[in-house]
Amino acid sequence: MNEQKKGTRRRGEILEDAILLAAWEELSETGYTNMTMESVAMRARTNKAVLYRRWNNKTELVMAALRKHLPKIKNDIPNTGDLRSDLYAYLHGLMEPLKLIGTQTIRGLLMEPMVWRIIISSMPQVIEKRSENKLMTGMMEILKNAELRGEIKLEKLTPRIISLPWAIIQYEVITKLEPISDEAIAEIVDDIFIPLLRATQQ
Amino acid sequence: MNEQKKGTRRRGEILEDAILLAAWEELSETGYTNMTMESVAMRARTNKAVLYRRWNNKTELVMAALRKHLPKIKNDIPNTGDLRSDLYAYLHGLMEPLKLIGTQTIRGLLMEPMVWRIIISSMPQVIEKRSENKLMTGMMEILKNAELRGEIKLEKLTPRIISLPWAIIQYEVITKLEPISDEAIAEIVDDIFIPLLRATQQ
Amino acid sequence: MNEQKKGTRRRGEILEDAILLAAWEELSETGYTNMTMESVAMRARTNKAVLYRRWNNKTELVMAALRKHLPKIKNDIPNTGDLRSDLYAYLHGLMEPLKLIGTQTIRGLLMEPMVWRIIISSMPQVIEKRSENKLMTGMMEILKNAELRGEIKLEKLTPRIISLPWAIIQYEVITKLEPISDEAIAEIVDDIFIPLLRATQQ
Amino acid sequence: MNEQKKGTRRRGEILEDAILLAAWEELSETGYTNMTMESVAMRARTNKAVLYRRWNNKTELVMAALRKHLPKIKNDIPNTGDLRSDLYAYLHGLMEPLKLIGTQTIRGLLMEPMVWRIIISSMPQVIEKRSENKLMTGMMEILKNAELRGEIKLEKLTPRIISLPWAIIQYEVITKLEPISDEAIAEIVDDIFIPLLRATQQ
DNA sequence: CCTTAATCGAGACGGTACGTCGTGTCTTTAT
DNA sequence: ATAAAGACACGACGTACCGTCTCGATTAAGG
Repeated sequence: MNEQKKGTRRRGEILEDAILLAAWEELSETGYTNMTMESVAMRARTNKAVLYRRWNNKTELVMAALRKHLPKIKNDIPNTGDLRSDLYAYLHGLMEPLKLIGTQTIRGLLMEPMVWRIIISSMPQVIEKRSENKLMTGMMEILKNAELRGEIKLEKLTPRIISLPWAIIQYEVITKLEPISDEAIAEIVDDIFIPLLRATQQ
Repeated sequence: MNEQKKGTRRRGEILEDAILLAAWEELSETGYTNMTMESVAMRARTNKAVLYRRWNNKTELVMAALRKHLPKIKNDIPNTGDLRSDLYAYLHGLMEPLKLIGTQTIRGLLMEPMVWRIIISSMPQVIEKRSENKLMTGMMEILKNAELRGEIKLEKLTPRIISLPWAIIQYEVITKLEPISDEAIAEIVDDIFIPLLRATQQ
Repeated sequence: MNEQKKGTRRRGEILEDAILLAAWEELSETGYTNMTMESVAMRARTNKAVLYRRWNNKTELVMAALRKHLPKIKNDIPNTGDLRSDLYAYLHGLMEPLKLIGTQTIRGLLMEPMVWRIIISSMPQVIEKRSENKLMTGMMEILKNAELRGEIKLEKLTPRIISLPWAIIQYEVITKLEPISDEAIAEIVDDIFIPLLRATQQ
Repeated sequence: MNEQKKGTRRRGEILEDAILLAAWEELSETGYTNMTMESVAMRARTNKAVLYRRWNNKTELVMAALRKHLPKIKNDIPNTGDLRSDLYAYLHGLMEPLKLIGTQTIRGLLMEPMVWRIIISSMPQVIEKRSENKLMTGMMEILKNAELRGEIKLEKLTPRIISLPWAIIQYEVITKLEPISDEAIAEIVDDIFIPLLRATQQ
């Protein structure tokens, strides 16, 4: 399919892209364990040494592939002028990538728990490599905007409350092995998070 | 340390227990990847063939070892006559096993994501092999008792709300790689779950 | 095929015979290497411990099986009143067992050189366990009879000459992996051995 | 003893030679059964995978090692101008390799009958893989030379007669497990083969 | 007829070697 | 200088077979 002129030798970014694509495909199709460095190299029509020159080990390669091909989370924080709408938009934005890659692939990836951590840690808006300070910057911004509009008082909110929507989502994705539905997001926002915010404000 | 009379050959359950103990120790000390079938066999003073007669592969052995030695969750559902006290007792009970095995071991285990799923799926009161019907029977009972006392109305509670405490706990354990503190449980109960219940009742 | 009443338990010689038969069959069908103690035990509808109670190891079992089932060499030394006839009869007698078991089985056995020695050493008339003194007693008797008749003088014959026919036969069986033909025997006797005897007598 | 610069990685023929030498040494010292792939790999300071990349199994490795290190039979056919001298020289040449490796090693090798066939089939001058046409080319040449000198008439000799010396030698080596003596060769030539040739010529 | 010692049947156990496979390193040749 | 090709070092996996041991069931033999 990917006919390559013999004699033309790929290098640099072109080669790297081919490798990451191959890794992503292997990962989606066969899962973390069955994906071998050899299989990736073959699929990319290159060899292992080339992979190891770029990434120190299998994990790093997988992380790179996921980072490149896991559909990106929208970086723009919604600001609609209404907390509820912002939350809806933000959480939908978080789920969009998972919806794009489909239930099948999610299961292929998540069945191998090795990938969880990689995926989780590659949602930079939410968790940034365990550095808890920078946690939840996306959600924070939304809440700050809401405070500016007088909807809530931020000081009353603990980190644990702020991260609640994401905790629920992560729990459900892990449990059900599929992207969560719009109704679920609606319930999380309308029946859990906002009521909790209201209760906290008093 | 475990002097064994030579000439007496262990079999059946006794041998199996020795193996599972050895596996659990290896697992705790060196982690999933470094634990080899050979090392387990040697520690149990037996040989690989005996392991493979009982479990088809490393994963199955690890699962068995975890199931046996992961400290068990208390099966008795607290019933103190007060919802808040019940929740405290129940959630503390959930955390107790993790506290017993210690942060070091938790990290050893959880750093190897292969083990996550096994651990998570071996907390039977909470998640029973993804069969969502039986989900949260422990929490359910507590809430039913509270309803009988007139503290809450159960009908207003969705499954998602009922599983909320566990979702938070799981999220935090995964994120922080240690058993969560008593203060955290207090906050989950007093600042999140009970306020949410109250808010839901109206 | 070998229906056995359940509840009747074989022992002693009956059981032993069944085992040796099973071993012989396994040996003929699958060869020395592929024959396992387990397979023999199963075919004899018994178990390994019973085998090891009788024979110390696989080799001994095989030797016993071969000794029992390798068709026996005729023990009677021909005495026709004529050296040439005696030799014909004697050598034919040596080959008869090999002819009986057939080329196919010979190859099955001889392809596994482990069995050579066993077979060779189980032709007691000719070679008795390497004890060279007793070597060639059969041939010796024939030659002695010939001497009594005045056909030859025994004193001129060295052991090497006396064992010559058998050396040739062994060489050819090993080389060709089949019982040697009647023509071969004729040539050995008429074109080699008797001319050599004659030449030696002068 | 075999100091190897670390950092220089052996490959190809050099490595292969080291392996075959290690195999030969293991074989001579400990015999076929006790020689393990692991022990050979260790002695050659490499690992099993390298062995299995070259030879499919233990047998093939042993064959290769024997073929390489079993002292070679002299390829030059003696031509002294005298049949008897030629025969002496030729048969002595055949035995020389066996003498070189010594009785001890011969027994070590031959006690393991697996090795017989390998050894026998690696005496190419004499038996070439059972292809009977090419049989005995060495002996044939000697006899042809003798015919040219008018010592014998080749047409009267059957293949069985021509291979007689080798048959006797093989028989005795197998039986006695040691290289045969010079006296034995003398007897084979002077008391058996030449008299037989003479007898055949008339 | 009943007890007892020996053997059988069944299968687990201890030990060792085999052959495979995957990761990560290194060498050689070609571009 | 880097790509391509592939061998090498290391070490774990899972399998197979030998020979030993355990335990309960059965049977021959003796009191």
